[in-house]
Amino acid sequence: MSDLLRGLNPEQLAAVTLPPQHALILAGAGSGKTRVLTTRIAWLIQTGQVGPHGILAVTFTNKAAKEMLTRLSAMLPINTRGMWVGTFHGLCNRLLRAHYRDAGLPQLFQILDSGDQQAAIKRLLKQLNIDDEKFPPRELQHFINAQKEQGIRPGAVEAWDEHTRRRAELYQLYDEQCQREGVVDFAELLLRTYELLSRNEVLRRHYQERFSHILVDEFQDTNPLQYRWLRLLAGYPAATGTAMFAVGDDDQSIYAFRGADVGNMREFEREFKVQNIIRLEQNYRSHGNILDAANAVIKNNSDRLGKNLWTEAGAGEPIRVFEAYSDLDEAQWLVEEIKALVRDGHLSSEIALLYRSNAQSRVLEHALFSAGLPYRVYGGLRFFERQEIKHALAYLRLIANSDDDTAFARVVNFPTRGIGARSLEQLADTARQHKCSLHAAIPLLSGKAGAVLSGFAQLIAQMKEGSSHLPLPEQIDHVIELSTLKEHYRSEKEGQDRIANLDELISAAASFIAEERVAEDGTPETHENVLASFLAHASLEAGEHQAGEGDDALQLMTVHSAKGLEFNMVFLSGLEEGLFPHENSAMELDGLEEERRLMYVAITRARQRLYLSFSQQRMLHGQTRYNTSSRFLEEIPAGLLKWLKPRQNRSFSGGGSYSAPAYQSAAPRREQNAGGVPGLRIGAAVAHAKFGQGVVIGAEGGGNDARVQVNFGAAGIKWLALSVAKLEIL
DNA sequence: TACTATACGGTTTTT
DNA sequence: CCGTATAGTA
Repeated sequence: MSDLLRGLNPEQLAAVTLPPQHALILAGAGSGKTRVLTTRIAWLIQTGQVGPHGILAVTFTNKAAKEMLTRLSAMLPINTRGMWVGTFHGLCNRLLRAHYRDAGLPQLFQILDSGDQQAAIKRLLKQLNIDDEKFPPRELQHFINAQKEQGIRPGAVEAWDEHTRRRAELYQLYDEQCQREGVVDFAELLLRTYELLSRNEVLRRHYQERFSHILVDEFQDTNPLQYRWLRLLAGYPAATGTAMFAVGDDDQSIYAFRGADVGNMREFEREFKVQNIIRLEQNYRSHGNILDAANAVIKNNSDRLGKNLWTEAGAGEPIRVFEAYSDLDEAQWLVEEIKALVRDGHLSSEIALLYRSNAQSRVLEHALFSAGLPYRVYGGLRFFERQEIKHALAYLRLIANSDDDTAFARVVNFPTRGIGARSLEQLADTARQHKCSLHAAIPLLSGKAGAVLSGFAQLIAQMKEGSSHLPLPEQIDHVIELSTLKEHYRSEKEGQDRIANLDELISAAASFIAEERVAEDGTPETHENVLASFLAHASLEAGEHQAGEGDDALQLMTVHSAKGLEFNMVFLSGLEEGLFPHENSAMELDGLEEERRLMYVAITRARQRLYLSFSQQRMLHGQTRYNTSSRFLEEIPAGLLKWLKPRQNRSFSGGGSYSAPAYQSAAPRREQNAGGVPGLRIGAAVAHAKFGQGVVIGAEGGGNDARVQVNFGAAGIKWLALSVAKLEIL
C-alpha cells in the first residue's frame, strides 16, 4: 500500500485517503488530478473498503476513461472488470441495454450522433411541411438538446410565446419519431436513464446499493441533467452511505456554451453538505513565470472558488511576446521560431500551436507546409463520421433495426439504384398513414415505386440472412459487398481513401471484438448483440483520426481541444480583441469570464516556454480586420513578458499598407519541397496520367496527408493527394 | 442523375 | 475567403 501512496504531496495524500464521505477536490491545472482519482480508487480497493464492484467512475471523454483504466490496471494486481468506468453516455448506454424493456426501448435500439439527429429533425420538418426558415433545424436541435439537458420533457417546456410553444410541439413530435424508430440521441441516453432510475425504485435501490463510491472527473463540465443523474445514484437526499468524490476546476470550465454549469460545484457542496474540500494547488507542470501569468489572468474573474497555483520549479524563462503586422507575418514568424527550436533539438511533437478558432489554422498550415515542417491538426473529421463509414453503418443499422428511418433514408438510394424523390414521397405518405416505418411501408406500395423499393427491401433481407451466422468482421465485409459501395467509390476521385476506410471498418470491428469481448459483463452475446454494441461503440466513440499518430509533428489545435494536454513549448497565436476574447462572448452572460478561463487553460498547457502573439491586421471571412491586442495580454504583469521585437511606431499611409517587417527582408528562405518530394514546389511543372500537364499552385498538409493543388489548364484545377496521385515532375 | 452556379454563413465540442 | 448546401441545368 505504501507503494501506492508514495510520492503524493500532503494534499494529494489527504484526498486519496479521505474517509468514505462526499468530497470535492479542487484540482488546478497540472496538479495531478488524474493521479489522485485513480490512486483513490486503487487505495479504496486495496484497503478493502470496497470491491471493484462498488466503484462507479464517470468521465466525459472515452480517452479519459481509457486512461483511468490503464492506470488502474497498472496499480492494481486485480483486473478492473466489475468496475464501472466510463463516460456518462457510455454508462447510460450500458444501463439502457441491460434494462431496455423497463426503459421502453427495443432491445437493439440505435444511437443517433449529432449528425444523425440533425438528419432526423430535417426529415421531421419536411414531413410536416414546416418552413425551415422559421424553424432552422440546427436551432431546433439545439433547443431540444437544451431542454433534455435540463431534464425537461415537451409537456414541461415553459412556453410563453407562440414560437416556443411551436418548438415544444416539434420537440414532442421529434421524440415520438425517435420512439417509433427505436433510436435515441445523446441527450436522450442521459434523460432516459435518469427517468428509468427515478421511476423504478427496485432498480434504483439496486444500483444505489451497488455503487458505494461514485467518482466524477471534470466535475465543472457537468450539465444540470448529469448532476441530477449523479445525485440520484448517490441516493440524495437520503444518506445512503454512498460517497461521491468529485474532482474539478472551476477555473477550467470552458463548456458553458454546450450546457455545462459550473454552478454544480457549489450546488454539490451545499446539497451534499460536503465537509471535505481539498485544493490541489501545487503544479508539477509549468515553470513559475507561466503559472504567475496564469494566476494573474484568472484573478480578474469574479465568483471563483479560489485557488492559486504554485510550483517548486524555478521561475524559468520569461514569456515571449510577438507583435506581427499581419496574420501572414505572424505565421512566418512562427515558422522561423519553430525552425530554430527544432534546430536546437526540440521535438516537434512537444511544440503546440494553439488558437481560439479553427479558421486560424489555415494560415498557419500554409506557412508550415511551405516551410516543410510536419504538423498534425487535431479536431478533424473522425473515423466513424466519414460519409462512407456512415453509409456502411446505415446498412448495418437496418439489419439490426429496420425501423431506423434515418439509416433507411441515408442509403435507400445510395449508391443510386433508381429510387427517386417521387417514390420516396409515396413511401413516406404511406408510412405516415399507417404509422409505421419506411421499411415497413414498402409492402404496402404498388406500382413502380413498390417495385423498386421492394428491390431495396430484398437487398436488406439478403444482407441480413446472408450474414447473420457470420462473425462481425465477416458480416460487415459481406454487407459492404452487397451494398456495392466500393464499386461506387471506385469511380470517385477521392474514392481510394474511401475504399481503404471501408476496409479499415472491418479491422475496426475485428479489434472491437478482441477488446470489448473481455470487458463486457453479463449480457448474453448473441450475434445481434455484438452488432448492436459495435454500432453503439461507433456512435459513442467517433474514433480519433489516427493519421500520423506516431510521427514527430507539430501539434495544431484549438485551445478547447488542448484542455488536458501539455507541451514543452506552446505558441498561442491570435491574441487580439474580437478573436480572443471572441467578439461573440460579449453578448453572452459571463461570456468574457469564460473566455478568460479559456486563456487560463491555454497558458497552463506550457511546461517550459510560452509564446504569445498577435497581429495588427488579419484576414477574416475575406475581409481584413484591424485588431488591437487582447486585454488578456494586458492582464499579464509586464515583468513576466519579453517582447521579441521592440514595438515601433509603425505609421501606415492612407492606402493601408504597412512597411514590410524586418525578417522578411532577411536572406531569402529556401522554398521547401511539398511532401518531401524533390522539385515539387509551388510553380513547378508537373504531369498527370489523366489530367495532362499542369502547374503546382498550392500545397497543404504534411507527411502522409500532403496534398498539392495543380492547375491543369483545360482539365481544371485539382487537389491531389501525394500519397495517391502519381505526379511526374517536369 | 450528375454536374455546375449561386447563396449563405462562418466560436469553441464531446457524447 | 472558402466550404457547404441547395437550386438549377444538361
